[in-house]
Amino acid sequence: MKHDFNTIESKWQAKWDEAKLFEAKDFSDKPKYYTLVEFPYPSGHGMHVGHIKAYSGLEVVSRKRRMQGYNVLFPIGFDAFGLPTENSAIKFGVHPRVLTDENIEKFTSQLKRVGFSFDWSRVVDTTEEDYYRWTQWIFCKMFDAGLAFRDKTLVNYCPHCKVVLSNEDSQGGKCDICHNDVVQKSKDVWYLRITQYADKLLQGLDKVDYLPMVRQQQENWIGKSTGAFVNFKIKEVDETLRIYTTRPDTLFGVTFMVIAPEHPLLDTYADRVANMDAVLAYRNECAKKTEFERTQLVKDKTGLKIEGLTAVHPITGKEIPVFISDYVMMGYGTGAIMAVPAHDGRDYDFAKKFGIDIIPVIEGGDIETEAYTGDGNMINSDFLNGLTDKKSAIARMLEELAKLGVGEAGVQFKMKDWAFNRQRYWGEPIPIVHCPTCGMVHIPYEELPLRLPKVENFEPGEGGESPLAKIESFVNCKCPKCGGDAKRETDTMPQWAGSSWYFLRYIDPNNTMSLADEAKLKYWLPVDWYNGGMEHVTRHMIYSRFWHKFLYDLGVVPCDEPYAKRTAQGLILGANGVKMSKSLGNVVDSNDVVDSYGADVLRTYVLFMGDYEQAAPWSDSSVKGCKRFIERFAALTDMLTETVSPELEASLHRTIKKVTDDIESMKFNTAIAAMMALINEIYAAGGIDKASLMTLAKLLCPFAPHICEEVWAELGGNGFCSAAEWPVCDESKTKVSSVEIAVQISGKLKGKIVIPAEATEDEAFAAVMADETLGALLASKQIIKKIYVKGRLFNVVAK
RNA sequence: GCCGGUGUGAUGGAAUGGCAGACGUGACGGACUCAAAAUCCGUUGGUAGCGAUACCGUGUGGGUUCAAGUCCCACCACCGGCACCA
Repeated sequence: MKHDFNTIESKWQAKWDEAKLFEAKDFSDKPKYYTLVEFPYPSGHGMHVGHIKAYSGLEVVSRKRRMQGYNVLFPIGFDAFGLPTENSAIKFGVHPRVLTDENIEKFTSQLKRVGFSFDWSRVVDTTEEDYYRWTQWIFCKMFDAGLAFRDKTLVNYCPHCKVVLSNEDSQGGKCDICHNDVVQKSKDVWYLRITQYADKLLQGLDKVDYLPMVRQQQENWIGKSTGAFVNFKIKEVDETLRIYTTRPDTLFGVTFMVIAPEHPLLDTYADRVANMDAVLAYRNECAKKTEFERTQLVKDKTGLKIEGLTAVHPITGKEIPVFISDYVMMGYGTGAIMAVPAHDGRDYDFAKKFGIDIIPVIEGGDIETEAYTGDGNMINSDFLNGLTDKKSAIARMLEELAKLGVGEAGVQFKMKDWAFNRQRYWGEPIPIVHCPTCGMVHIPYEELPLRLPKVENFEPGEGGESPLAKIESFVNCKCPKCGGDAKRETDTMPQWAGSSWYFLRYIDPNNTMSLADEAKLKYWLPVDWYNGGMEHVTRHMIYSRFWHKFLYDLGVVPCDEPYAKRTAQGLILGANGVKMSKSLGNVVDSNDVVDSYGADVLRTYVLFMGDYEQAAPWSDSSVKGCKRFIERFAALTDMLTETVSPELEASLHRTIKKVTDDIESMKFNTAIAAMMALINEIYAAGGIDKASLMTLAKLLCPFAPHICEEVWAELGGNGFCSAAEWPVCDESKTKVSSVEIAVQISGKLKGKIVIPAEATEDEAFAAVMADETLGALLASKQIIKKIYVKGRLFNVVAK
C-alpha cells in the first residue's frame, strides 16, 4: 500500500468524528482516565510544531489508554483572553471578539488536521460568557471569604503595556509581555490572598506525583523558612522592635539591628530621631530605585544609623544600635532584622563598612576575612556554650525565649499575595461595585455574568486606567445592596484567571446551574496526568492549585489536589538551535509539515526527535526518516507471508513490551525506534504474516493513527484500529534458543560466542574454551575468576 | 550565592554497573535507471596496519569494581529555577 496521506487522513478523521470515537462518557463501567494538556492561547500566528509536540505526548497515552479499555477524557479548549489579541485589535481596528473567533477557528482546523483524539464536544473558551460567568463566581466566593481584597501599594507597572504586573510577571525587572523595564508606582490593586494557602500548597506536594524539577520549582517559589520571631525593646520609647530570624541560635552575636526604609517605626517616632532629615533623604533615595535595582546592588551596602532609637538585647540587656538600610525588605518577615555579622554574609559586609563589632558565637571559620555560616561549637553565648550543633542550640534558645516571653518559633514564606487585576479591556470584568455607603459589594451570584461592554476604543487611559473606565453606562450603576448610585470596578482579571479552573469545566462544559455537576466532578477528578511546559510550573500551576484548594474548602470539588501527576515536555528549537520566534524567522508551522508529509509523519517525528522532556532542534532532513518509516510500514501490506518465524515473532513480542513500557515513561523516541528496528527486521526476513502485522498496526496506532486504520481496514480488521484491544506481550514467545554473548578476558572484550540462551556457567565456559582464538588466548594462562552474566557476557579473569 | 538539570560520533540522540554509539539524519559504496530523484542492499567513532589485529575513546582529574557513560570524591562548561528572603 502507498502512503497516500492526503486521501486517507481526512477520510479517517471524518470517520472517527462520525463514530464519536473519542467522546468521553460521563459515568461508565470502564475505569476513567483524565489526561490534560495545557490549552493554547489562540494567537493570530497559528500553531507551530512546538504545540504539536506538547499535545502529542498525552495524545499517545490517551489513545493507548482507550485501547486498554479506559474511559478517557482528553479535552481541549482555548485560553483566549489576553493582551496580544487586544493589541492586534487596537492595531487593526477589529474587535477582540472577532479576532478571537477567527484565531480559535484557525487553531481548531490546525489541531484537527493533525488527527488528535480530543473530545471536541467539550471545548471551552475562557472568553465566552457561559465560561467567565463562573470565573467571576469563583472571584465573588473569594471576596466573600476575604481572600480577594484591595490595597494601595507600590506595584510593578509597565509603561509600555500600561498594565500593573504581578511579581511573577515582572521577573528581573522586565515586563513578561513586552520585555521593557517596569517601574514602581503607587496604585490601588486587587489581591488574592494566596499566602493563606502557602502551607497547604507546600504540603500538598507530598500527595502528588510531579516531575522532581516541577516540585522543586514550586517549593522554591513558595519559599518556606522556619525560624523565630524575637522582640527587642526600644530603650527611649515604650515600643518593641519585632524581628524574624532563621538563626535564633546566634542571638548572642547580635551587634546591630537593621530596619527596612519603609518600616513604620520611623513614622511613629519621627520626633525622637535626631537625624530624621538624613533618614528621610535616604528613604526617598530608596523609593526611587525599582525592586530590581535594589536587589541588584548586592555588594555595596548603603544605610545609616538612626540616632535616638536604641534596641535592647532581650537576654543580655545590652544596648544595640539600630540602622536603616535597603538590604532589608519591608515585604518579608517583619521588615526588621537582628544583624549577626560574624555568621551572615550581608550583615558582615554592612558591619565592615560601618565599623561595627563582629562577635563570633560559633567556632570555626575566620571572621577576619568572612562570615562563618557553618556549624560548630557555641561560644560567647551564655547558656548555649558547649552545645555543638545548630539544631540543639536553636531548640535551647527557643525554650529560653519562651520562658522570658520575648519570642517564639515562626515560619515565613517568600510567596507574596497575587496581584489580581489588569487595566485592560480583553479580560474578565471584576464583578465588584464601589458604593459610597456600603463600600465594595460584589454583584449578586444570580446576576452573573457581568458582561464586557462593547466599546470602540480599547486603548488604556494615560494614567493607566482600564478602557472600561471611559464607558459611562458601564461605570455608573446602582449598588446591589442599598440601591444607591455607585460605580463599577473597571479593572479586569489577569490572564491567569481563566486557566485556573478550566480543567473543571471540561467535565461539564454546558452546565448553567453550577461550574460543573458534583457527581461528574466526583467521577472524573482528579486529573490523572497533566502535561505542559516548564514555564507554567510556578505561575499557572500554583494559581490553579490555590483555586482548587479554595473550591475544595468550599465543598465544590471532591479532592484537594487537582493534578495527580505532572510532566513537562521540552521545547522544539528552531533549526539553528535557538528558541523558535517570529522575529528570528525560524518558526515551523504545523500546516506546512502536514502539507508535505502528512499528519502521521509530523506526529511521529515530534516524538522521535529526542527525549520528550528535553529541548531539541527541528531538522527538515530528519523528518524524512519518519516519512520513510511510515511508508515502509504501509508497504508491508504487499509483503504478507503465510507464516512467521519464531525469531520474528520473538521480536514482535519484545517490541510490544518495549512500546507498552516506553509510553508510560514518555520515552516515545525509543518506542518508535523499536518499531523501526522491527520493520527493518521484517524487510530482512522478506515479509510478515497478517496477524502479526495487525498487532504492529495496533502498536503504532497511537503515534500514526491514520495509516494504521488504513492498514487495519486493508487487512480486514473489525471496526477501528483505534478501538481495537491493545496488544499484550507473551513472555514465552520472547524467549530465543541461542544468544550471542561477549567474552572478556580480564575485563577486555576479546570475542563473541553463540551459546544456548539457557546455558549454565560451565557450559558457557566450555564454549569459550572451545572457541579457537579465545581458547588459544587462555591456554597458557592461569584462570583466577569466572563471571557469567546470562545472555550478556562471560568474563574470564586470568593472568 | 543556594537548588536542580545537562555534557556521548559529522549530527538528533540510545544504553536495569555487563559488547558504548540502538534508531534516525548526513556521508560513502553498490543495485535499479539513458540519467537524476525515489527505492532497495551494504559501510560509516578515532589512530596505526594490506590484513588478522592492536591501542585510544562518553566534559576534566582522581577513586571503587572482574567490569564504569552509569557508582563515589573533586573540578570545568552550559541551561533552568530562586535570590540582600534575614
